[in-house]
Amino acid sequence: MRYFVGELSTSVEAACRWRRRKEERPAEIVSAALEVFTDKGFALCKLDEVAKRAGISKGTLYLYFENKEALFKAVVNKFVLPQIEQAEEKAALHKGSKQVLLRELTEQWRLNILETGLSGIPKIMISEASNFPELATFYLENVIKRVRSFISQLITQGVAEGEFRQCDGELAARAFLAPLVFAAIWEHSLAPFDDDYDRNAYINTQLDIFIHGIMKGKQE
Amino acid sequence: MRYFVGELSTSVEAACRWRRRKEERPAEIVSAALEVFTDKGFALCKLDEVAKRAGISKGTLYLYFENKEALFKAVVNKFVLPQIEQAEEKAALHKGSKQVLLRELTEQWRLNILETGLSGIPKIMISEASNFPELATFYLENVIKRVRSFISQLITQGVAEGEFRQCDGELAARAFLAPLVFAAIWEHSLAPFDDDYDRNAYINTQLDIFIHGIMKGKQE
Amino acid sequence: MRYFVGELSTSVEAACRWRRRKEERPAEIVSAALEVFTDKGFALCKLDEVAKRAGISKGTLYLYFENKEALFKAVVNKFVLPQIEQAEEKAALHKGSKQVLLRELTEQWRLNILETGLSGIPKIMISEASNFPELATFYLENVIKRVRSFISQLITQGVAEGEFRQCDGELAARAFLAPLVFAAIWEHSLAPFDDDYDRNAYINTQLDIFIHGIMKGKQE
Amino acid sequence: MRYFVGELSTSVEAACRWRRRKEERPAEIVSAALEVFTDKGFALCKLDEVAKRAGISKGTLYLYFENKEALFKAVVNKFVLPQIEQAEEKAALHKGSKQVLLRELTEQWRLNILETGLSGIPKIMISEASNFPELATFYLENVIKRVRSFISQLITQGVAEGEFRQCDGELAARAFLAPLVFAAIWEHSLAPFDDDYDRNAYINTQLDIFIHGIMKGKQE
DNA sequence: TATGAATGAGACTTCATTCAT
DNA sequence: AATGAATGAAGTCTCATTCAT
Repeated sequence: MRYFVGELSTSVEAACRWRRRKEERPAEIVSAALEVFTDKGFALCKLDEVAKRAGISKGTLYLYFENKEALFKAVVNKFVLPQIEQAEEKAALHKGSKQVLLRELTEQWRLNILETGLSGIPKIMISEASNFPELATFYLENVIKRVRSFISQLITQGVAEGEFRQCDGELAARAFLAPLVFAAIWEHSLAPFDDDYDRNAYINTQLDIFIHGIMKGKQE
Repeated sequence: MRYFVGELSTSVEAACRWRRRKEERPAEIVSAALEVFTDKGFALCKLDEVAKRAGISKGTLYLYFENKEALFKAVVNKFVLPQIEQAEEKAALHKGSKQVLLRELTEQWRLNILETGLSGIPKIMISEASNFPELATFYLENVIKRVRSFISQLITQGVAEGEFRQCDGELAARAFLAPLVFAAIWEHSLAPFDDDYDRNAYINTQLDIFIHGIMKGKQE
Repeated sequence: MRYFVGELSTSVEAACRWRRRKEERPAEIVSAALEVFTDKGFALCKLDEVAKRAGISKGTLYLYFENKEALFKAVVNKFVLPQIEQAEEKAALHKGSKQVLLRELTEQWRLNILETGLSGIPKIMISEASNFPELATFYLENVIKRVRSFISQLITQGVAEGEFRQCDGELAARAFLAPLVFAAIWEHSLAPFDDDYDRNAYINTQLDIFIHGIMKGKQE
Repeated sequence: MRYFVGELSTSVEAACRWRRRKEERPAEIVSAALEVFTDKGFALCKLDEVAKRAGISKGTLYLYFENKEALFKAVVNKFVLPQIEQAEEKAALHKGSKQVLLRELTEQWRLNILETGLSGIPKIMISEASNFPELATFYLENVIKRVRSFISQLITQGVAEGEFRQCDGELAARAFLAPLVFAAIWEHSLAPFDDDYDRNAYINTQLDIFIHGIMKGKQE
């Protein structure tokens, strides 16, 4: 798998080795680490392999990251926050039907998360949360709750505007988000073995049912 | 965390070591292992700790399980299959509204999985699938597909009987199951840090929205 | 390989299990141990396997032998001393040509040692001498020196009687014995891989050359 | 015991740890391993001790050798083949009396093998052959048969040239070599306990008797 | 800055030995 | 007397981390 996140590439551009500058290194390392953490989990991610994929030596890792845990945190921080900002922005700018907005956010998730290596992040967080309480807290507060919060508002508004049925915004937000997160997790766990799995069909179905489930009028 | 699975308890009752209990040992060990695997994941689960929790010595583990991987497989096998059989039975015996059956199955999941340590199993499988392809395949075929299959049939019947909207049974089954699995995973990852999380409220909301989402008539 | 030493058999006569009496046990165990020590060496000889071959449980071993080392010593003691006595007797009774006696002793070695599992003993002693100094000393004093001593006398007499060339008895005895011992060692090390090896042809050649080498007259 | 093999010394000269010496390491490790394997055999050779004697840490061993078995093979390969080549060369260059050549080869064995730690190699092979069939085969084919082969030719030539009695070259070669190998084995097994043992006297006697034994004419 | 050889704590696993039954 | 479940010390091997170069 190759991840293109922003303008980063984890491939080692051997041709331009000499052009590598100090500023690019951390990003390359973190991208390489994302791959390995995602594939193997925290414990089985060997720094030897991260270094190899980043095209550097193991020792060099320690010039940029204090230890394995710091690298792990960097991975989470680096890739997650920009996504949230983007989503919040989109929501803030949106006018009109909330249903449409939910569809758009779902689409964004599909494009930016599921179809890139970023879906590995939720998988790691789930797997490692109990081993990294501090990180888990950080992630919960700064990622999950933030997203949940504006989804909640959005739904509450939808209810107020008569678009959605009466319901608790927080809980409905959870119900909206859980399947999205699940899709990301699935991608990096059992999907590779699940031949029948069709990411898009699944996402569409979930979204459809959710929308049907909270819309006020009948849509048949 | 304490798990009560059937009548097993992982607490160490034996004041005296050197008690011969060939019969009970495997069950005790597997229960202890479930706890540790669930908390720590495969790699960080130390057999020392499993042994301690099972009230035996490390060496004794190897009288019953060839190695760590075998123990892991035993954990998965032991706790999962009975649950499926129970669910299949319930579905087979059920007559009448499919909606009611889905509610009952959800309730069963809540009681037997979420409120026991068994919710740890999906968490382990998600975390370790890529490291244990063989086990992943087994789990997918013998657990997930089996469940998905009868849920799919059930929904298809519901559609045929005019209870549910027109929809693809397989995909709808995925949409029904994903939030349940997600709840189990959540339980063993971020829920401990997520103070607002109310398991029952969440499950109920998801179920409600799902039912609304696939029911034919308006329920308002 | 099956060893028949005296009247012992290491095979487990399951049919007559009930007839096993306390007196027979040690012999059975020691015979089983000879096999395993010979095959695997001291360290890789697992008492589990010795017990299984002896048809008893591991615990029972400890009723008869204090520990692994004691068992090892028992093996050496049990099988070696009788052979020596037999050889000494033969030499004591012999009259006439020493050359003939050497041929007979060689033949006895071939029959009693090389063609039985007893050839394993020298192999073990060689392999384990440095790990068991006490046993090494015992073996050297009570086995090797005793044999060497009467061979030495025998050769010295041969010299005195004009049958053999002038030579040092001790050294000639070593020269006579070394190839015999070597044959035993070979049997349990590289012979199984040495397809061209023909035990009898080798022994005969060695003996021939030795006899030629110390005989006084020309034999051509 | 100290082994001087080529210019290597196993003594730890480096006062300071953390010296980078990729070049010398493998040789030092292998020399240290020769000592320990020779003393203790394969199973009782602790990598801890090898590391200590080589003046490195246990982990460093694994930078150079995949595992204990690989180290064992390296020991055998490293020390044995050069000796053979040397012997073959000597034989190839030799002109004139075969008897003299046999004496020279024996002398070379005494100097290069018996009086260095290399005599440990035959001891190890004998002790471990049955546990390392692959290595046993390698050793037999590439070491023993090679040596036996040119000794055999040499003797056959001696017979043809009328220097030696009529005899089978292969078998005579075995008869010539066995005592040499035996001497090596003895060195690392019972010789340390055998106070009367005089290596040189023994070797000379064996050689003398062998030469006498195959020479055509009478040498008295 | 970058390297990669070196380290050592710590994990899994084995097996001689013990002892309740 | 016999068993075999249980033990725990000890060994091999891994890998995050360090540091001389």
